[in-house]
Amino acid sequence: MSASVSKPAAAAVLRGDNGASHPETRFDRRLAKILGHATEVFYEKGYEGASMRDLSRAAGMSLAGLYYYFESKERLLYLIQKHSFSTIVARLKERLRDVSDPEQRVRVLILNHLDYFLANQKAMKVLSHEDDALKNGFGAEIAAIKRGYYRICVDLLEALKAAKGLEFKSRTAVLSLFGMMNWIYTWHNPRVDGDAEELASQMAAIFLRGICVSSSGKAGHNKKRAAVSN
Amino acid sequence: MSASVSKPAAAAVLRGDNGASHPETRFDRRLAKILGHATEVFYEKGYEGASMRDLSRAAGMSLAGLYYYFESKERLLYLIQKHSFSTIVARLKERLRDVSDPEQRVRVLILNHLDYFLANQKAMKVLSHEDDALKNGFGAEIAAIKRGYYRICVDLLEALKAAKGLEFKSRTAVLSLFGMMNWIYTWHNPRVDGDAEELASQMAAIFLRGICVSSSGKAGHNKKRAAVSN
DNA sequence: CTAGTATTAGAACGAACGTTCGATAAAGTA
DNA sequence: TACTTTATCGAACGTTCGTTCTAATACTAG
Repeated sequence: MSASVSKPAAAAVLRGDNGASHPETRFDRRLAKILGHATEVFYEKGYEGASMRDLSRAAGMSLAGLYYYFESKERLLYLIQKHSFSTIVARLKERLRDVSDPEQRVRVLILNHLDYFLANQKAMKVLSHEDDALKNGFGAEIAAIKRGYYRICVDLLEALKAAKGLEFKSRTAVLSLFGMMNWIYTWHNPRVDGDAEELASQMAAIFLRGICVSSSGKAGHNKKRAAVSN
Repeated sequence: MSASVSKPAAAAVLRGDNGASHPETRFDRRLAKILGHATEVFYEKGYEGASMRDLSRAAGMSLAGLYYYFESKERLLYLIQKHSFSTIVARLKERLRDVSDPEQRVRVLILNHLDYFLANQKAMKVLSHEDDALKNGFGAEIAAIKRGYYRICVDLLEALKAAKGLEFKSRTAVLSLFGMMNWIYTWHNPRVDGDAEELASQMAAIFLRGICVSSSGKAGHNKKRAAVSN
């Protein structure tokens, strides 16, 4: 919009999202702290329900002071979402480098997702829950990252399908899997549900066994096949 | 709270939630219409994001006029959620009466959930998405209905487990299933994903095959078992 | 038509909202 | 030391929020 930015905003814009020069300026560290506190507030009250005054209180900072670090509430949510999403995608790509077996690659996807999800549960709720809160430009960029993540997962499943000669609808399967995983923020209790690894193996068991069927036409009334076991 | 209610509120209170006398008074019909329009607005903007002025515009009514039908925005959300949730539970109980086979009963659960979910997608998003927006009294009552629904589903799975001698964690299984189903509102496109019956059979296939395993100890590293097929 | 009740709307309430401004303090540089 | 930049704040801006008051309409029974 406006051509020239005022003095404080200039710093923010320069380091904007691709912190080039030093990886850790004082500004970046403080901003990261603020994002952390804001995430907590969004987690508890939702994006619309959280006021800038709530956020300033959580950050131990004056209301006006916040605006030195970002220019609007919407941009703040954008920063939180972009960081979470980019990280989870980057980690997945990294972990996939070492694994070549198609089924194991799907397991890696599930474990990576749950690992990050449970370690950053509050941020991930904000990401899942407020995924259409951003308008226009901001929203489009996050949506693009999401589409990229989705594509990776579909490709993983397609590879598994090809390797094992399976037959299922990738779209439904991937989105069902995401549903299983993303819904966790509504119920997970670490004391009764265990850690990410445990949950990941349970969900992987359900999902992988569930999609492992070769050629059956319409899934309509499939034969009752009890306890295959081993 | 207050002992005596003013004249208009008296009518609202009398018919409150258990419309006794006539099943269809003019008041009830109008209220139902308003709830429908409000559902649409909540669906698009979220509970906090939707203003009473938005709701009045959608209902084709003045702002003040709305308050003749309910006493607060929170109570409006409560009415929407209670109606949706009660209906889905009632229909499930009804459908379960005719089915005795444990596996088929789980299929009925899935089909019933998706049936109502897709037919009332907007209301169900509002129910899923804003499930912690209600405070204290209102929230507690909705939470109680939800717990009842959850219990029914756990019992269905326990029955299946007993009948087939399966071994899996009911809690994780049920909540994973809910995740698969409740996430749908974020992605369902009737033109590419088909209707409730089709989706229900796909999800039932994944889920039922997924949990059908008898005795395997910790799910940790289970043996890679390729394409069992038939 | 009249009386009385059910329904609607205009205007306003105080509170809270996101954001901005100008001044000020703290930190860094010469 | 003096000067510049970075960081923070109190106070206020105009707008929108949920809700309420009061009066005016529509409707129905007599």
